[in-house]
This record gives sequence, structure tokens and C-alpha cells, in this order.
Amino acid sequence: MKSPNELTEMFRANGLKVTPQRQLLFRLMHGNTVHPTADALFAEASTQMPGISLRTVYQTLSDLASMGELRSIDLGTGATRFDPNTDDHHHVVCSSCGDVRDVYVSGSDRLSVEGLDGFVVEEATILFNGVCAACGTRADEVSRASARG
Amino acid sequence: MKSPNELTEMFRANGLKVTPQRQLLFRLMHGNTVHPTADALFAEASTQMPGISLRTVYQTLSDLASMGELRSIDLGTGATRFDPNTDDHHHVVCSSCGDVRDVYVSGSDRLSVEGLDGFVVEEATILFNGVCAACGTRADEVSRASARG
DNA sequence: TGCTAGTTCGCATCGTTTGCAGATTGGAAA
DNA sequence: TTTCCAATCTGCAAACGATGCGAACTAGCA
Repeated sequence: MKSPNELTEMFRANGLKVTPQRQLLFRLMHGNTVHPTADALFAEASTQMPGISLRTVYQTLSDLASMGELRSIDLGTGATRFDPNTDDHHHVVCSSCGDVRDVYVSGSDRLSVEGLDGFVVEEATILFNGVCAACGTRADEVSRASARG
Repeated sequence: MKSPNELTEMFRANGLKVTPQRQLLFRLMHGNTVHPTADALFAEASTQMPGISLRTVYQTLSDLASMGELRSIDLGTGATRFDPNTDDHHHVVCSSCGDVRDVYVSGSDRLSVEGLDGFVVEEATILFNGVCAACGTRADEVSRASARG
């Protein structure tokens, strides 16, 4: 995703208005690596701009997504998440805490695939599921504690 | 997923009752390759058993899923889909008609992956998105028609 | 400064899924 | 066969994410 300043220019060049709400969201999303949901972003935005509406957050995020400035991703965790990283990449989700990280995969062209006959494939997304370092450590401590106790 | 008869035995062996509703759903899901949603299955079930409730369909499907007899899959198409194929496989979705097919992928162990540090990966699912043969043909016809017109 | 198309906001609504409680029933035991 | 109770079914309410809509507001050009 472009920088807030670049987005500002880009919006104006396209006849779109640059409102304080949009500018705030540009800032909150730029360089954001936590893959927030609309609701999480709304919560964060609300602390800096009380009164901003959830509706506007959804609106702006979907505008940015349709302009290709961010990707909206469905990780099967309920709510859509938004990612300013528009590189070709994938994701891993911690099944314990819900944490999401970017994953880069190469060599997928060497996969042998069966069952795509007739399909013109436009996209292939890989979703990893597992337990992150923090949660793994936590689980270890718990099991050690119960072994002791 | 096991056959309706095997499921019947299995349910009884586990102290679960075998009701007409469950038997119907066993039959509808056995060998089913269309990856139906709960609602689609409810519609189909209703023709054979008017009065069956959507709630029961959800209940039974999630029971079967937690027994490992079917997989519930989220393809980002809104509603959860159910698949009696419990093999290790993936899916392709037609972005035009929503059709879903099973896809078998091998060689994924040879992928080089970056960004999983610290994660203990339990599962990796690959989702292909594209246009199926039927929709591709349809699109061709439409564009030829408009080229003519 | 005024105008107007583009935005924001809040509320209603939609689609999917789950919780709950009362009515019903499978199937084992008598 | 009859009895009985836990398991199940059903219908409704509600949670949740997301979107449609219209009235009020405003960015930014003239």
C-alpha cells in the first residue's frame, strides 16, 4: 500500500475526497502488519477520532481494497482481515491466539496438481495453520505446571 | 465418510441415536461431490422429508465433522461447505458459478517457505480460484456474440 | 464564498450460525 | 410389549459480520 501522502494525491487525482477519516485510516493501515479486522481498526481509529463510524471504516477499507491498495483476506476466523502488504504472499494463523503472519512461498510452480482440468486458475492461496512461538511456549509451561502439580 | 450403514452402527455403538433425519443426511452426504452448504443440504433434505429443520441439519453436519466423518471447509464464499471426502486434498472454486472441485496436490514438501519461524504448522490448505470449463465456454460465447453484434 | 458531488453516519437489514427450551422419540431394560 | 429417560428435534431468538439506504455534512473547485 502506498504512503498516506501518495494515497492523498491519488485520491484527489481520481476525484475522490480526502477526509480526516480517510487520512486516519491511511495512517493506521500504512505499514500495519497485524492484519486487523474492520472492527479492530474501528476500535483503534475511535481512540484517535471519537465518533468515527464503523460504516466508514468498512467503506474506506473496501475502497482501498478495490483500488488494489490493500488485500482483504478471509482466514476462516470469522471476520475479514485487511493487509497493506500487496506482495504475492500467503499467511499463517495461530490457532491458539489468532495471530497472523505473512508467509512467502516459492517453488509452487513445481507442485504437481490433479483435478484442475478445465479450470483457468487465476489465483492460488496457501493458508498455514499452527501454533505460534508464544503460544507454544505458554502451552509447555502449562503442561509442566500440571505435571508438577 | 463411512457408508450410511457403517455410520448407523457407529452412532449406536457410541450411544447416539439413529433418527430418520440423520439417516437421510447420511444418505445425502455419502459420495456427495458438490460440497453443499448447510442450507443447500437443508433444501435437498426438505424435498424428501418436509418439516426437517435447518437446525438439525447444522447439528448433524457438525456432529459428523467432529467425528471426523466429514470436513467443513471455508472457501470464502460466505457459507461453510461440507465435504465427505476426508482424504488429504484441496479445493478449486469457480469464481463465476461457485462450483467447487477436489484438487490433489503433491510435492508440497518441496516448497520453500519463509516466515513460519517459531510456528508449529499443523495444516496447510491450498485454495485455487479460477473459472471452470463451463463458465469459460460461456464467457467465450458471450464475447463472440458481442463482437458480432 | 457558494455550490455540489462525494462522504459520513446511524439505523435497518441480510445471511450464516448458534443458544435455548419445550416437545418428541429411539432404543434399552423390565 | 410397555415403560422410561436421555438424546434429539424443532422453532424461535439472538449473535455476528457485513451491506443498503437516506439524510446531513463537507472537501475542494469555481
